Amino acid sequence: MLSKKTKYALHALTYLGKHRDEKTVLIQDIAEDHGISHKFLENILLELKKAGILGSKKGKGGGYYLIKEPKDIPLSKVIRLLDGPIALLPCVSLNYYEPCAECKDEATCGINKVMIQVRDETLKILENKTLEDILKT
Amino acid sequence: MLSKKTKYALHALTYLGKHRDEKTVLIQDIAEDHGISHKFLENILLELKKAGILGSKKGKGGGYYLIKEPKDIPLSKVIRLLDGPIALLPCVSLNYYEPCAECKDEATCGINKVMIQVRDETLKILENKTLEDILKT
DNA sequence: ATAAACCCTATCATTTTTATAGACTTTATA
DNA sequence: TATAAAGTCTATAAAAATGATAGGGTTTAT
Repeated sequence: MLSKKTKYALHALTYLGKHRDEKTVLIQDIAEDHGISHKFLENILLELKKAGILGSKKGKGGGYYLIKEPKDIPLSKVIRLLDGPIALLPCVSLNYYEPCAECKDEATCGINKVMIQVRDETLKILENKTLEDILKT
Repeated sequence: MLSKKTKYALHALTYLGKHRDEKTVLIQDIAEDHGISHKFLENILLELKKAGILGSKKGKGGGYYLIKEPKDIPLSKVIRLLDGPIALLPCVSLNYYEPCAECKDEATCGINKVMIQVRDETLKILENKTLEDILKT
């Protein structure tokens, strides 16, 4: 399951996607619209900004806005950013690799082999579904 | 990522699959082979038993054994049992459905729609990969 | 009778996630 | 140029989930 962080991020991105005609959107507006804590959402939007997905404008009249096309924001990117690895095991993660303590030899581990396949097929899904898919339904 | 519980379960199932010639296998042997806590593993094997995946024999000379064919033990079953939902959001879970608090209307929520698609495609993968795939590599 | 081995429930420790707090900086505008 | 609005940043606290341990109970081969 996705963490609330990622879930909130998706709601925020959706909201921003639906308000692309406006220059900026307030954290407060998104938070209120979904009943999310303003301060919690603040941290999330900041992370999305640092990742190059959102832009922001400070000061009075400021706010957040999408800096990328919805079609260029795949679910995989959002999930990795806020939840970490997409792989089911650390020993098959592309971005967060770590060996598994209970595995004696990765090279001959059947679990490892199968999980690599699962990872690749899962990535195909999550890289192809984008914010655009969420917006167009 | 999978919890350690699920990861250990997969290792235990793999071990049991490799020792199908023996009548029973001791918890202790599996635990030692992978450096897992005996007691923790005990709980896991018990759950696998209650789920109808393993059988056991009590008393001296007892132990655990696979009660199903490896090809009939899909990853989806093991993951659901020990980790819970495969869906990324509670509002699209087939087995553990719950509404999402921050979603005003599921029927018109684009996130919901896309996550249903992700769930279905993910299930296709996890229902088709079985213990057999792990054993044969 | 005894020892081996699984069965069951409760509890504790650790880690991760979720949420909050508050001071700081930037900027529009009256 | 003072003020209020709005994002930035770091720290910490609260809650939940996960991982691990403990110990007594029951079954069974010998």
